[in-house]
Parts: sequence; C-alpha cells; structure tokens
Amino acid sequence: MNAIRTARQRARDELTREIKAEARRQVVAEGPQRLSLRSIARELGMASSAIYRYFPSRDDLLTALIIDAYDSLGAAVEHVEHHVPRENIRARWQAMCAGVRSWARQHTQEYALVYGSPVPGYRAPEETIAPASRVAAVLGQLLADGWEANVLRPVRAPSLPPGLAGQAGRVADTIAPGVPAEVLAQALVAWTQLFGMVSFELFGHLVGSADPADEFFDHAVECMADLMGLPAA
Amino acid sequence: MNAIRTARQRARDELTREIKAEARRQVVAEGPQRLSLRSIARELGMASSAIYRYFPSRDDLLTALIIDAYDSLGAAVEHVEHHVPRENIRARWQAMCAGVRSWARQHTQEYALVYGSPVPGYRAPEETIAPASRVAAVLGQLLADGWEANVLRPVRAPSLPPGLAGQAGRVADTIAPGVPAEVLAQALVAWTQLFGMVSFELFGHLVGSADPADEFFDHAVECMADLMGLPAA
DNA sequence: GTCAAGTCAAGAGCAGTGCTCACAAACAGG
DNA sequence: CCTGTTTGTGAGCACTGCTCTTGACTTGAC
Repeated sequence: MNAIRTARQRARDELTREIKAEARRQVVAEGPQRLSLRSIARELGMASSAIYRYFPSRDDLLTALIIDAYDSLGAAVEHVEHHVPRENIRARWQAMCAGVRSWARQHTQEYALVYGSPVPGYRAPEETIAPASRVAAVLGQLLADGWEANVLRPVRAPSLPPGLAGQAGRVADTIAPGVPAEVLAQALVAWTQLFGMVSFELFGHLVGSADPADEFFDHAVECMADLMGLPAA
Repeated sequence: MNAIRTARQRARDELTREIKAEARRQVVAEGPQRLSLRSIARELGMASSAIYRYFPSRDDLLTALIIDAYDSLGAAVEHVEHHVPRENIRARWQAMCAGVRSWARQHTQEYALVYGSPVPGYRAPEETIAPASRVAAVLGQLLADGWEANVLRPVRAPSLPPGLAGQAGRVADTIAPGVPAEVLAQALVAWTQLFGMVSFELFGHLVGSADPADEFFDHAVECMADLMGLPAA
C-alpha cells in the first residue's frame, strides 16, 4: 500500500464517501425502503449508472451502511462505557445499556437496518460480523474484569447442558477470557433482553404498556445486572 | 347484517381472501420486499388495477397480512398453552415460549413482518393492537391464575418507580386482573427477553454464539420463569 | 513524449413497479 | 325495466434497479 494515492484513487474514495453519505441521509429521512440509487445520483449530479462503478448493487450499498451503523453503535457504546470507573462493573453495564438505547433512539433507521428484519432475504455475513461484535466485546471485557476481580456473584445457574456450555465457553474465549460458561450464558440472556427491549420500544410494541420506557428500561437493566451477578455497589 | 349476502358480496369476500392468500404466498416465498400487486394480479388472472378495488394500496395489503399473522401467532400459542394442566403455571409459561418460538421458526417472514422493523415508516396502530395483545393475554392469564393460587414467588422487586408502577398496573388491569404491578414489571422483562431472543435467532444475530439455539432458549426460559417467580414444580 | 491499457461517466434502453383514471360491462334494489 | 352503484379493464404516468455500448479520460510503461 502506498500512502500517497493517485488522484484517481482519491477521487474514488471521496465519491464513495459522498454516495454513502447521501444514502445514509435518505435512509435516515425516509427509511431503507425508499433508498433509491437514481435519486442519489440526481442529488450528486451524476448519471445513475455511474453509481454502479462504486457499488455493484443497491443491496451492497445497504450492506455498507449496515457495517457503518455497527461501527457507529460500537464506538458510541465504547465511548460512554469508558467514562465509568473501571472497577465499578455494574455501573459499566448500566452505562453500556444506556449507550445502546440512546444510540438506537438517535439513529432509529440505522438501528432498524441492523437489528430489524434482514431486508434482502439474506445477509452478507462475513463483512458484518467483525463490526457487529464490537459492542458485544464491551460486555465481554466488563465481565472479564469483574471475574478477575472476583466480584461477580451470578444467580445460581443450574449446570448448563453440554451444548450450551460449549457455545458459551467458545464465546467466552473470544470475548471474555477466563469467564466461566455459566456467567456467559446469563450474559447472553441479558444481551437478548437488552436488544429485545430496545427493539420493542423503537418499533412501537410497548405503546400499550411501558410507553415512556425510561423507568422500565432502568428496571430491566437492574434485573439483568442481578441475573449476571454484577455487584451492587 | 344479513347472513345471506348477495352474490356480489360473496364474490368480493372470496376474492379478498384469494388476494391475501396469494400475497402471503409471495411474502413467505420471497419476503415482504418482493411483494408485488402486479404479480398477484397476474397470478389471479386479473388486471393489476382491479386489486385496488380490494386494497387501496400495497401497504394496506401488508397491514392485512400483519393482522392475520398476529392472529395466527395468537391462535398457535393459545393452542399449545391450553394443552398444559392449568395448575402447572411454570409449564404453561414454558409451553407458550416454545409455542412462540416454533411458530416464529415456521413462519419466519410473517414473524419478521410483525416483529421486525416497521417497513412503511409508520404502522397503522388501531387495527393491529387488538390481535397483537392476543398472545400477551396468554401470559396475563397464566400470571393471574398463579397469583390467585398464591404460588408466585417473584424475585425481590425493589419498589417500582411511580411511573412504571402505574404502567404495569394498567397492563395488569386489562390482561392479568389482580396481579400486582411488581410481578407484571418482571413479566414485561421476560416478555421482551423472549421476543428479543427469538428475533436474534431468526435474524441471524446468534450465529457466532448460540447458533443451534435450543438449549440456550430453554435456559433463558428458565431464567425468566425464576425472575417472575413461577413455581418450580 | 507517446501510446496502449485500464478506468470511468454518460445515455439509451429493458423490464419491472405502484398507482390513477376514464370507460365499459355486470349487478342490485326500487 | 331501469337507474345507480360496483366491479373489471387497459392505457398511461412517473418511478425503480440494472445492463450495455460509446466515448472520453487517466495511468504507467516504453
């Protein structure tokens, strides 16, 4: 790789960025449904066919936006979580939950793009799993720190069935080294609860029940913290 | 209302059904994205414009499918839950969770339609909330029965903040009469966990971690049963 | 400095979409 | 029977994703 890129390469990178920016603008404004390559080209003052030099299809453009969204969420959560004293494990969990929710509320369409129904039938997995695990890594690190400091007191976990123990162990190895599978199984429960709750709030499934969801959200975060055995203080 | 409808009315009902059936076929086969009024008309041997005599727009057709999906899910869950002895509260919870998951796995696209990202930007709420609460009512009834039999031993719930207590109380009034707000708040946590977990499984967010999700699912169901204080036996 | 190879934007065009509208049949109730 | 409402039709508008050819531009080796 040369740091000095050719003029052509620089123009290409810039245009790629501009296309993505305009696409994101449209997705945010009107949803992924209404994203149109032609209107992007119109807005950028170029022929619609030229877009295909940069993204082979509409779905590929959407995939690029998805990756960016994962990255943006990961960065946001990392940011808020890093402003909490490292030794206060429970506060770190609370911070990351709040971070997820607040990012999701500020980026509804991008959240829907990532955690809503996969739009084009099937998702391109390879390029997305790395940025996707970024926010999961925050939880993993937090658990690893708590385990190392010997402050985790997880709710009695009945001995895990072998399959789940294996899965949880493998996740622990990559994301939370040292943490036993029992703790990680609980963390997976908390994890799915968190995103289920945020999705329900954003997608309107709480309107009849916990509509201003702030208090319910805090309540659930505490319940899950207890489930994982995060220390109270 | 006359039970004997005119020939015209009968034809209209039948065609409405056929349009929905063909639409559902397409959604199941290729996703809501690819649903096309023109191809429905083609398949039914009629002019595309004729569809608009029955559904004013594509989104209205989708809304009709959503209502049907809610109803189908509700019926399925009611069915499996009713085959469990009424006094075994925990088994009823397990059965309804399994029912939700199994319906979701058998009707992926319809589940995504209902619990995925709201496609057209905003959802028509009024017509959907009634069928939507049908499956929630199963959980409510189960909790009400358990509370009346005095077998619920919920995890210590720190006194609820006033807003959440009010919300949970109102839900209890409509769905689980007699059940205190503290229990219902936990039930809401379990509720969101259940659908978060199912969504993650269907939408591929567990591929790296709990991919064959059976054991993890059972584990989470147990955790949530404990959280709500459902009796072990 | 020249010139072939590679890259890129443009425009026309294909096949498809949702939706509207004027019109002609078919039906319903008086 | 006949009037007024429904229903189906086909043409048409404005739009979409995507492909392909054509011509202009940039690049880097000679």
